[in-house]
Amino acid sequence: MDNSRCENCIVRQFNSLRAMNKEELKKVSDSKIRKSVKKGEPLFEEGEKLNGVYCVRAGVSKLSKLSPNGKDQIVKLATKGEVMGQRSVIAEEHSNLSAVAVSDMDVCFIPKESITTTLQKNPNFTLEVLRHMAHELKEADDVIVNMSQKTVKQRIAEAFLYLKNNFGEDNDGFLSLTLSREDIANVVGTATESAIRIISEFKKKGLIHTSGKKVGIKDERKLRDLAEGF
Amino acid sequence: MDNSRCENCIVRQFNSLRAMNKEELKKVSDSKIRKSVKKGEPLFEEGEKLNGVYCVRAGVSKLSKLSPNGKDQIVKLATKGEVMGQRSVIAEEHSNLSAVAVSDMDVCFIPKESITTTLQKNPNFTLEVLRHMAHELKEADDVIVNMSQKTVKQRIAEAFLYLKNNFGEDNDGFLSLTLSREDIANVVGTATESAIRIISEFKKKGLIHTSGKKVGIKDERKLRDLAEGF
DNA sequence: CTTCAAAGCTGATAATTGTCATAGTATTAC
DNA sequence: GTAATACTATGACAATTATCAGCTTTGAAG
Repeated sequence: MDNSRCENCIVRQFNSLRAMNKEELKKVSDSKIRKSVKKGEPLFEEGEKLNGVYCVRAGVSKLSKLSPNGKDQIVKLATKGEVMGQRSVIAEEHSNLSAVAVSDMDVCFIPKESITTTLQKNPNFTLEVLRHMAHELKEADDVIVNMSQKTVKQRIAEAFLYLKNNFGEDNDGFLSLTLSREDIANVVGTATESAIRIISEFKKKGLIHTSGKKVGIKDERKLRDLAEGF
Repeated sequence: MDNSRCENCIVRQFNSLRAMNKEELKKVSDSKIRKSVKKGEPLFEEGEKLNGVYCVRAGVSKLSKLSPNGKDQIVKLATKGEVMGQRSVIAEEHSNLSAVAVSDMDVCFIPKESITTTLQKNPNFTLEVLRHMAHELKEADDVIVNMSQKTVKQRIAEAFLYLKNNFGEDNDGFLSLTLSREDIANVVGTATESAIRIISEFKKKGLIHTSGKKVGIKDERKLRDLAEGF
């Protein structure tokens, strides 16, 4: 089984590319470029003109935006099956976000031509992308509400639950995706020191356990209650 | 000129409906229902199943979401030319937001059938809607960053500038769209008292002038500097 | 293995923001 | 016109969060 062909790529099942027909997929496959990106390396920068999208085969990337005060706000974490840069290519705008790998990644770069021509010719594909974007917009609305209405403590509790639900745990009960304290702070929009302090507090209270940077969830119930504001 | 026909409706120029062809537009026009909504009245509620979208002919609606702590977060203000409820209809989900008129409104309710069939048959329309949603997603990202990284003071300054740019001023130099202090607080995600306090401070500093609920911008430059963090 | 830089941690303190209480001011309904 | 009600306003205080400084641990490079 040749998994370097998009037609056979299992990742495709998770994203809008599944609505492409054989021909279209062949074109994508022939023009795509596989890349591996090491942890910490950028995929693209805010303000950059994207000539295509990145389909994530493995690993995780943070999508962030620099705020005027100089801090990075992580808006989204993209993982296996997700397509990054779609929004910019569709709107024909420069990227509003930067993408940096938070773990070693394996991605396919797909030149925008094969995307844009399919968007014009295959209504099923367009509709599929549209549905996906509608879903993302809803999630963004939820994030807005959480960011504006919840305390930092609640947001951090929620972040850990999110990491567990979306990336799972390893055999020792630690979250599979390990973020630096700074990244955690940038996800919830707070100072690194504040994040560290709260993580220590969670540990003292027995909600989580840690080992170096690694964090494991010990009492999911209490963590959830906390996130909901009880 | 019969402006009760969508074909002749000037509002259409501002939204995705312009990508519909004559037939499709006729169908929309024949099935639409014009409604007027008084200030304070709801158009739809969070969690409600929407059977169509609302096209705004006049007036302004707030789109908000209840947070677990019982406060309403205003996520967006929709005005002339905008289509509300699109996201839910496309994703075939219940609405994630409530819509309430903040000024007297004149809207057209368009049953979802004429939208969904066009989405399946007219790729231009789908692409147009997709582009629009891509743009909305970018704006949502910006809001996330502002909410997480800016102080309440900066967010309120920004809100006033936003109101001026999007809704303009009346002859006496007041913002055309008058929001209650509570609504302003719910836009920037803070307590009503905090919002009031900061508005008083802006007034003392000569950045704005007020008369009852009405607010006018006096020193746009300083307000902008403040919003950017200087 | 040692060294150096980066990341993690903690305390002290200041700034920001929320909450509660109270009073004045509009607005609306009768 | 008056009473009831909602909105605006301000003070006092508490809670949350940021900032700065210093210290410890970790991990990578040589």
